[in-house]
Amino acid sequence: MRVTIAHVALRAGVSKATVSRVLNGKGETDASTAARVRRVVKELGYVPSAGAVSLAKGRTGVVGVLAPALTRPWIAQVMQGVVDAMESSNHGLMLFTRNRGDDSFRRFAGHVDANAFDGLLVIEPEETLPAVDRMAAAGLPVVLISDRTAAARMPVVASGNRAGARQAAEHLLSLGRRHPLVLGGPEGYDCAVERVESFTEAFTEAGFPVPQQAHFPGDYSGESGRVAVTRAEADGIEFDSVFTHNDLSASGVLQLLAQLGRSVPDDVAVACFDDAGHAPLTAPPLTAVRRPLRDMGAEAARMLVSALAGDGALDKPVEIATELVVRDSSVRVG
Amino acid sequence: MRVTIAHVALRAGVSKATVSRVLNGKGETDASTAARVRRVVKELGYVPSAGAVSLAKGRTGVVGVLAPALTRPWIAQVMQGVVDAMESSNHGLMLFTRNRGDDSFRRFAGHVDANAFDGLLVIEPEETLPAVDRMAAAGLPVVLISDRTAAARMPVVASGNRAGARQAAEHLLSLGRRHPLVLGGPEGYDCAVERVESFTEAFTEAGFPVPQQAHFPGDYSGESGRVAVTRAEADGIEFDSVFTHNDLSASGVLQLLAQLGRSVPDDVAVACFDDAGHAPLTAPPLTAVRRPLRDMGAEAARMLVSALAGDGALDKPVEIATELVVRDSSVRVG
DNA sequence: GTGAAAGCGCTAACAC
DNA sequence: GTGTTAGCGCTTTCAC
Repeated sequence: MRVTIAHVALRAGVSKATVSRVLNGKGETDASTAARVRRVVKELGYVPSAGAVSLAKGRTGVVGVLAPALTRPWIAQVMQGVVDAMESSNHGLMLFTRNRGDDSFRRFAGHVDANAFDGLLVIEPEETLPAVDRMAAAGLPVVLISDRTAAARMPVVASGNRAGARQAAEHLLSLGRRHPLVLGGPEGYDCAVERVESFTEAFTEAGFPVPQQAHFPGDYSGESGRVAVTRAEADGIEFDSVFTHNDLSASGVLQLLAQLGRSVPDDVAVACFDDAGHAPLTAPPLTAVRRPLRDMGAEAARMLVSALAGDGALDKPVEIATELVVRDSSVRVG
Repeated sequence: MRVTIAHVALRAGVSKATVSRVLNGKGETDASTAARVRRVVKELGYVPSAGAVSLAKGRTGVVGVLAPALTRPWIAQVMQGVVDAMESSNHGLMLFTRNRGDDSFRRFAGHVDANAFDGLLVIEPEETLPAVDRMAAAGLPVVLISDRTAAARMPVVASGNRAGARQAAEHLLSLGRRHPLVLGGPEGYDCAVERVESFTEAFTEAGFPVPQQAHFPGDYSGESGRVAVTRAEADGIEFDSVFTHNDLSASGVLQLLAQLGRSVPDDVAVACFDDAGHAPLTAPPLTAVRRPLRDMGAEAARMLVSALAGDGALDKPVEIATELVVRDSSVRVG
């Protein structure tokens, strides 16, 4: 049988209300009564029932997180930051993914309707943005973690696409590279567009505009990296460097360059975004514009928690700076 | 204002009890009444409050998951399997990690005491096994996902360490490899011990025992892979293959072999466990004993859910077979 | 087949 | 400062 507040009250010789006051620090309580209650609480090992508390308070103490999927390394990084921050604030964390598309989202929406949590964190909403927006409009506190500007009417945490891409470009330029291959992102991904724009802008400013045929489509996969290099070679395009949007596609690039016998970094320098996992583990290790993923997750979590606590006014977008991590794929540092 | 069961009852001209019956399919209800109730439910967009339901039923409809951390790729894979399965059963999923050690676990234990969820999934409990065991003994349904046999008195889902290691060994033997370097795992990790035993056993049976000096300590990190190869070279140990416990350490091995100018797979064949993420993305891609991580997570989740539903008797350990995925790091297949 | 009433375990007014 | 009394929104006997 579960220990309830009634047991504690009985044993401490006070009412349930007093126990509640002591535990929640609400209202004045006599010091000795409080001490006695606390002793009994400890003796009995009493812990308030989360369900009962949330029903009575109208708040669950739980935060929901909606992520596209967990298997992409960058998302796992963000999630860990979120989890750590939530833990610190003693909130529970209900996890949802959109791994199975619409059905996933419907199930998730059901939990929203059931008031299963007090606030929501969304990692890259993508096509669910309108629906999420509606939830926010309906009164659910929401914080977005997204590098896509379309973000809209909700508070959002991002890293700097433009600044980061420029870091990569300037690094390559400083190494004397003049002919980069540039991988794009999937159709409609603002983040990739911004990066490509900023990257090429820097090259143009330096007097080395990137020709159209040096641009290749990408989808963040290793395969898209392989395909881009294969096509560039087949098309006879000369290049001395490659810029991609994540560790994965850059890995694909390295694989193919190795296969073609082109030396990295002597012949071709490779740089990418993210640094979300295996960038240090490729051969050679990848130079990367590190997105502060853990920090982004943690910051978003803190914003949401403080919004729940009523410390409103968090609507200014937060941008956490990227950092260029130079490794052997662009210049020998080992 | 939230729509409650009372609103539905009023509007449908029935009592709250009847609405509840219709929604939960308990007890007989007149077909036309049921239809009317359902119509009103839809009209009003009524969704029962998760908190109220769980307080009344004594069950939360939520399952807890305790993972070491999310950033290790294999764990993210398991988690995705768990999430997908939980979604199918319409359970909520509260996520906890032990990322920050004892403090993390204490916070987690608080949620257990607060009855925040009905059942628990634990991924590699490691040093928390005794504490988890106590929770199980106290009546919390628990399912473990672990390749470490110490598992104990709880239902557990595992993949085959011994069978998997043998697959790798026999593959290398079939390629004519006779002198493997073998990386171990951290002190006290049964899974690594079992794999190493089974791997060397296979070589011994084939008439090629692995000498003591070909064994190196490991900790699943890329660095440990680099160190092992470096030391083997320095010690003048001859080897024609390397076996490691995951993609990461194998990546380290590949990095250093590349640096030493040793060709993979011609000179050295590399094989590893896990296949949890970037094995296909290394240069060359890694041959790996694939652990069925997603499936393990999903199966454990299903076991827990059916235990919660009262379909007891799931105490036999479940082992899901590994599968050897041959890629270019052992023999050219590309 | 359906309604009334009594909880589930807690918090929050409102008295005293 | 502390107790009493209502709820929070459901489910579940127990009558009818």
